[in-house]
Amino acid sequence: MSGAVQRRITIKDVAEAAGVGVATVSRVLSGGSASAETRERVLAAAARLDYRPSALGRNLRRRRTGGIGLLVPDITDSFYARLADGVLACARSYGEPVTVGVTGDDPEREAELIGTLIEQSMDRLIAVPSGDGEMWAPALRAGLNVVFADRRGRHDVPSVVPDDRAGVLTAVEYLAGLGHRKIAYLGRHGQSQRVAAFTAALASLGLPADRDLVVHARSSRDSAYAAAAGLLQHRPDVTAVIAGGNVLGEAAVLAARELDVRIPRDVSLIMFDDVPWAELCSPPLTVIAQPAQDIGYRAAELVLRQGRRPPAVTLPTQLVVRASCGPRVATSRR
Amino acid sequence: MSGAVQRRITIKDVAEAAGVGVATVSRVLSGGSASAETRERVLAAAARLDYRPSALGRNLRRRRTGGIGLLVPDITDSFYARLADGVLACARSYGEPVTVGVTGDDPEREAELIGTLIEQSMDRLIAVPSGDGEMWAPALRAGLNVVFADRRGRHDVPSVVPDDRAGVLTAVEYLAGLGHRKIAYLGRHGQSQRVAAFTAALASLGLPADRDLVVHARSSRDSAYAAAAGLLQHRPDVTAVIAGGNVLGEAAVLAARELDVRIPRDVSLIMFDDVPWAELCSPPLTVIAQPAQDIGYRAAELVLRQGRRPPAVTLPTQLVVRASCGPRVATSRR
DNA sequence: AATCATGATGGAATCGTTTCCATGAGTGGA
DNA sequence: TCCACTCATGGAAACGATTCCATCATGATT
Repeated sequence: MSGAVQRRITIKDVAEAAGVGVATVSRVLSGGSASAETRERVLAAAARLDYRPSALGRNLRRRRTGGIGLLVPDITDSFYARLADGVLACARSYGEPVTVGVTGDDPEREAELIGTLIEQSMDRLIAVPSGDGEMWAPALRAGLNVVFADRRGRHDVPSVVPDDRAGVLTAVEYLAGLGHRKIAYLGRHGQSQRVAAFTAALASLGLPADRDLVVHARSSRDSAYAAAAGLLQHRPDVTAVIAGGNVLGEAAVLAARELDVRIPRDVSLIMFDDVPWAELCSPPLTVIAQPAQDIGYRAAELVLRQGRRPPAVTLPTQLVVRASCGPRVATSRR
Repeated sequence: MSGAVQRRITIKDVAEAAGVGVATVSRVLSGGSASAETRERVLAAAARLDYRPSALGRNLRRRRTGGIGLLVPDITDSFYARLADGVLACARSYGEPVTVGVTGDDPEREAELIGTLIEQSMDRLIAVPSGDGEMWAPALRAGLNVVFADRRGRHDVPSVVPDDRAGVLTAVEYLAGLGHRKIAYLGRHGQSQRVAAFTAALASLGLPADRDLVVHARSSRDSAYAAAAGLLQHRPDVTAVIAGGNVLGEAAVLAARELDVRIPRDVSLIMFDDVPWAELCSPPLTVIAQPAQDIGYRAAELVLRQGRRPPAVTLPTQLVVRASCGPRVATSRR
């Protein structure tokens, strides 16, 4: 290790080096009025000393902090990773740092993380809310500027979400068009929006809307697998499955393979969220693509713009047909 | 929207409510000495007012900031997402917030992000360094506590890395055992460590170490595809490819499919990094699994522990055999 | 009984910035 | 010539915490 750690350079050092007062330095650096000559002297001194204003001091004084918080259920999930990437891309263009927390879809952990963020005086927060969004009240009261992403938690918080209703409808219509009548939805807990859209879609097409046709998993891989396997095993009459996310889709493919259910011959599969491996999979998966990155980007824009915000932004999804869906064969499986 | 935004509750409010001085409140809350009765009064007041100490004030006074910075090339890449997850898991157990930046493997962007982090008075930083790590000198001089992850940038910075040498050797030996003699390495720029290990491994097994057998891509998907396609097209004599990361592996599979090169019949493929879809791929990919999450976790431990740190931690990799490698067929491809 | 040690307590300084306000210099107009 | 006005400038307060230090009460020791 080379040099000793040097004391932080403060505005006072710059003021001294430039032969002016600290107020003047502050003014020059934040674009206030100053004579051309002083401005030059200050700028030169700041550059020479490699001065960087302390965000701590600034934020303390300004009683707000730059920076935005981001809470996602699982950064390992491609969807949320892309969402986070969108947020980071937008934040970077504003020069704002982003503090990320992983909630694991656990409201308790979420509350804990919100607490940490408030302690940091974060006043802007983008979150994929877990639970029903009830515990957000204290955070909102604390003056937090919140935008929800991917899920519409409460109605008094602006949100950026994919068009679940249209996405589900497209998927159901596509499958119905292939002759499927028993279509199941394999989802995560808390996707009430989509489930509603699903049953509505079934109804509108005159398909049976059996209650057991929607299966819920928790957000872990194991739980997803169990749910998928259970569905495939106990319901030989369903000939098509809509998986409500990429880990659900992965679980469905794995479970089908394990149970010797062939896709698409025995069951057709549509997965929400287009991930790179959907094309690599065998068979390549037909998906409802979601603009994950855009969702993040738009959410960041919303939270960074101070003006009043629209209550909800809905971004379109898109059906990408590959090879995991086929016409229904006349005979039921097995 | 319901209530008005309320003023932040400060230590002064708590002191007043408890009928004591601010110093006493601070002492009680940070575990200093106080009489049982005062302690109780203070704690009660703090709880009643839902007081949260401001990290800004604390950090400003303490002249250090909690919190750790994390710089990764691409949060969308499963490997780095898992690495980040490890960091976040460890940081959470210490209650430390993590600020994430995406460098895109661009030294300039990296330097910019380091600047932002320094302004935030972050004093702890975990980074997957891009470039050769030369521009880290100013950051280190600024007293930053840095740990490198995944890549060993400079030798005066502790690092947590996978055992590339052993991983590469295992892969090469495995392929050689299947009869392959022309083995190519498809890597990213900056993987000098692995390339060295690769040529060493070839040499130790008496295999030809043609210079053209290592192909470099930039870290974008497009660049990876181009490199993979180029390799497959122009070198019909290579019968086995080692892909140095999951996006490289994905590109190789895609390119092979496009060029009608069959895996494993025409070429065998080993991919660095075990991702969930490796098993879903057709054929399922044989991989060198890397403990991405562990790397992140250990790096976070290192950067959070104040004690002196070991210069480098190396974590083992593991060969996971699936179905993308086969014996060399006598005839060359094409 | 006088002194000393101990421990609880609060006042005030400090961290690095922004911003209010007072001061002083210079300019234009009456 | 003098006044009013603008403009640059620097001192000082404030933000919210921690921590040094002095003070004071209490119990113990000689």
